Amino acid sequence: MRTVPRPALTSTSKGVFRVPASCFADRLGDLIPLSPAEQAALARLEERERHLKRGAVLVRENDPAPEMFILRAGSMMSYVLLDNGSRQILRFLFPGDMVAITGLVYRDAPENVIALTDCTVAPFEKPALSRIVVEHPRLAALMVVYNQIERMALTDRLAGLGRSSAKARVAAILLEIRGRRRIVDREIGDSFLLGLTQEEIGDATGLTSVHVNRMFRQLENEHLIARENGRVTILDERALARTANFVNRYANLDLSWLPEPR
Amino acid sequence: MRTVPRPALTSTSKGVFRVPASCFADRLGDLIPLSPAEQAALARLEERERHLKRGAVLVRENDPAPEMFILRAGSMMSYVLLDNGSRQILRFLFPGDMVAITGLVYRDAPENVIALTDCTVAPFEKPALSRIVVEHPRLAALMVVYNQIERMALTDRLAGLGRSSAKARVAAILLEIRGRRRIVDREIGDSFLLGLTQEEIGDATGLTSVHVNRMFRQLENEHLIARENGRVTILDERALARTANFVNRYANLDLSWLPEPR
DNA sequence: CGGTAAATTGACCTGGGTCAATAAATGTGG
DNA sequence: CCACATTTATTGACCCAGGTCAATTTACCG
Repeated sequence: MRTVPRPALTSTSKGVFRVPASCFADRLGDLIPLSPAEQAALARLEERERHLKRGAVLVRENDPAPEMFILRAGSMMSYVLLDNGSRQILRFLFPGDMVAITGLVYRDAPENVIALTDCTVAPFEKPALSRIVVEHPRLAALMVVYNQIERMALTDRLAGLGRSSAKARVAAILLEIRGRRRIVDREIGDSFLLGLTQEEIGDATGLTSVHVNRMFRQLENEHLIARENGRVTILDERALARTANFVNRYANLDLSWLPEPR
Repeated sequence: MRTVPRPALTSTSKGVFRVPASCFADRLGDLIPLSPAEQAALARLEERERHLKRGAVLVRENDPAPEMFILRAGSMMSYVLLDNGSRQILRFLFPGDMVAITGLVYRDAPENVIALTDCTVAPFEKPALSRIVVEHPRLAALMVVYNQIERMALTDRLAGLGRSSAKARVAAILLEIRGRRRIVDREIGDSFLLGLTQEEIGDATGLTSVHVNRMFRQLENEHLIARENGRVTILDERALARTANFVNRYANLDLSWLPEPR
């Protein structure tokens, strides 16, 4: 669904939430309008559902990885563990994201995926994707597009880890999480629920939780952000984006070359 | 071509090198045998050629990016420049690699690509790729597979930058470069031409050239590697891989789900 | 053979890590 | 709704891996 039921939010007036046939179709539909046949094909990926409690492990590194998933509700993260015992968080996942797509390629999972909140995922197998690629070339092309966008996002994080300061990295992750949540819930403005511990932010940015805390305080002292509990409010977006070296990778796309839909 | 003409190598007995119709087809062919029709389709991407001198800029960040390329000979690198003036190298490119595929998605290039040695590239346009996706679903799927492998490679580098020591990062890049060169030239053993300055290694690993130098010396003192000029010899591969936290992402693939070739 | 780029090395400095002690917040069972 | 248990957040004191600066040396190049 587009909005995760969180009491603090007022994005939907009622307690009942509309659940689209395919969260993934909604996401690709943000790039370009899909044909009914394409929507139907994607909906078939989300026919089954599985529910996970917060903290549940969906995929464990080195275990066989026969399934892939679309995240339908809640949030998750993927990470790897190094032999020195430390954790590198690779990606935070939100509704509409493909989860564990690496399963498409590797016999055993190269990363862990766990639920950050209670969530709903739709599992599917490799032949299902194969069928879509054959029957809907434009969807195949869109998946390539999606991969590329994600590759650029990874690339930005790489540049952040390699070449920017702790403050910049923390600022960047705030903008990233806000942007990601906004894709799912258009109502989100400058104030949003972070939904991550400082240790998680550290493991995503290559810092210690202690230093993440210091950077939060610094951003607060400079009036770039404000915090109350897990909620962050961006006070000076321009300044925050400047310190973060932020680039919006969902802007300036050129999809004019896509083949005809079926 | 599979082998770059470098005088020091003896991989081919004569001075004449066989140039395959499609370097990219050769690369995908390492994953799974391609049908004649598939090979022909890929060969069409490499009908034109362009030659670049060492140091030449193929793609400049923020310039319009209408073209994509297959690297046919030589080596290149892609990087971004941050406002603080520092450079993050994203990827080293070798024959058979797709170059500037981000052009498929973005109107303006998000990264720079320059030639590290004199090289040959084959330019093609977006509709060419679109045609392949429509006519050869299995090739579309293989491109998705390739994207995923590259995503894991990026991910490994991310984990390296975020969570491992300078020594581990330098060890990792040595193993990576050796592995990449070996894909192109099967004759390469434990000794290989690095082809990168210490500053470039630093910009790829998030270190300064000075510290890269110190790490080289340390690896040398511990008898993990030896060096003469630009040539590196791996003396103790197991130990090097251990300090590097190295994982071979081209192993353990599962491509049994791919659709039928055409 | 000069001239420029790259590699090396030493001396010294700092951003971010480590350790440890508290304080808040969040859950949990009753 | 309360008392206790477990995470999470915060802060201070101190340390070190890796950065900075600067001086040579070495390799490469026309």
